[in-house]
Amino acid sequence: MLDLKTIRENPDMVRSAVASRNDTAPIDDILKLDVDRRKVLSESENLKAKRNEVSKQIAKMKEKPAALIAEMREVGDQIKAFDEKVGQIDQQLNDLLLQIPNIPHPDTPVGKGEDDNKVVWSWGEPRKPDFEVIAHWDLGPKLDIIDFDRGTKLSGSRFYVLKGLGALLQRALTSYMLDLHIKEHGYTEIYPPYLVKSDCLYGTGSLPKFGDNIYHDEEDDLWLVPTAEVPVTNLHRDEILQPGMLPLYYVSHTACFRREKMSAGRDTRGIKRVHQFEKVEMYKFVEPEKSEDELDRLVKNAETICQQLELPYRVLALCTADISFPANRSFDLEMWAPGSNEWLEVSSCSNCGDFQARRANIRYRPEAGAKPQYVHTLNGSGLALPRVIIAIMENYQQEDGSIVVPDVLRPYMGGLELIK
RNA sequence: GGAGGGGUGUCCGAGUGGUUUAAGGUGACGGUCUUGAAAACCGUUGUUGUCGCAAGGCAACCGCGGGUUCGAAUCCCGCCCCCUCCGCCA
Repeated sequence: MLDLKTIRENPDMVRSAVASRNDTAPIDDILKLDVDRRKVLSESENLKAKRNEVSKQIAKMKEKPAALIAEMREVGDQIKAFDEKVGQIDQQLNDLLLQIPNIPHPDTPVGKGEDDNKVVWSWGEPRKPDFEVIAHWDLGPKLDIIDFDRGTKLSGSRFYVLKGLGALLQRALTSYMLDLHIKEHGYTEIYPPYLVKSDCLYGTGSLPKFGDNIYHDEEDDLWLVPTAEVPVTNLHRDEILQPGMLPLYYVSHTACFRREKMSAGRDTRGIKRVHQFEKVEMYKFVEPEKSEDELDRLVKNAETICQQLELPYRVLALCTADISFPANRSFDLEMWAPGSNEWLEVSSCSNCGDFQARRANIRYRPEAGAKPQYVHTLNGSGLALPRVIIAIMENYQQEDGSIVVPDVLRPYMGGLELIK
């Protein structure tokens, strides 16, 4: 959420920032509501000050004056009417503010769509085998490590079953990634609830605009997490973090659930875009002036995984039209999949500035006695699993269709060297 | 799911309609004293909104939301969370 003061003082800056994201914001409506709100609020507050004063006088009187009390009853009714009006305006204002995306960082390239994302650097040479690489959706069933038919039987399209060494590969990847981030990168592991209240999704910016893509339980009004970012952000919702507590680095491995309604019909084959997948998510709460450096380190942490897995990748600076709603700047990591013949997004690392902190009311005290300030939050996948599994199946594939197990994963797979 | 108890500021804790502008303690910060520290003593110390160039004023906040009243931490109604016991259960 943007600061109302920012909109009040720089409406044109906000307007053009939102436009650069191919989005629109009802700035004029907000400005009008803001003026109305303060007008009605001061009417109410003046009357309350009067009521407080008179009530204090009445308290001291032995004889309670009926006429004065009747007059104050009238004042009370007026206050109630003004407060109702303020409540309505607050609600309208809040509804509008929640729909405005974050303002892009000046270094975010301006663009109109994903074609305007900039490749900023890359690592490793994509392998060019002299045989035809089998796409993972064909190889998975052949090796009996992914069962698409039975996944569909159980739960419908975009569901799958990992079996035997496929399931083991996923488990090995998770453990390996968690261990690296915990032991080498200084993150603390979090195991959060997979079902959360609406408040949590408003906090990250997933609601109100993206509810269509999230599974919702009507009976208890709980939502299945689309990413660990949601529960982890809200760990410190409505808190003031004490001096010395920042930075906080968390890493969380969860299942992620997405309805994929907005991408209906896209990527229907394989495990690239599915309703349920595993992800290891890195998350940081930091001081505002550190967040830009922290974003660089977050990207590096994700890259380390790719490098140790020896999977070639490229890094994209997302353009204004493509960064996510709460982000001011994002870098994506993409691995080349020679069987599927496309780049796979395996990580998205974003700086959200104080956007989520303001929505979720997460503040910190720079030093004892100092005024609380909003923290900055960052999130980045480290990494998203099904796509890394695809990359391994297609990059480590041999001519006979067997898959060489990356070195770093072997200790997690009982020393296994080959999936065949 | 049933019965009972509870939720007050950084924390502990008093407070059942009006000198409560939330007692007292604790923590933190500043000062006096001291070679330095501790102790003692004195002072300061919540959040948000709003008005104001500022100094500062005003308003709201005692789990959350309503209600009663001239006036609510206090009374009434609904909800949430925690604790104890019972039931059920991976």
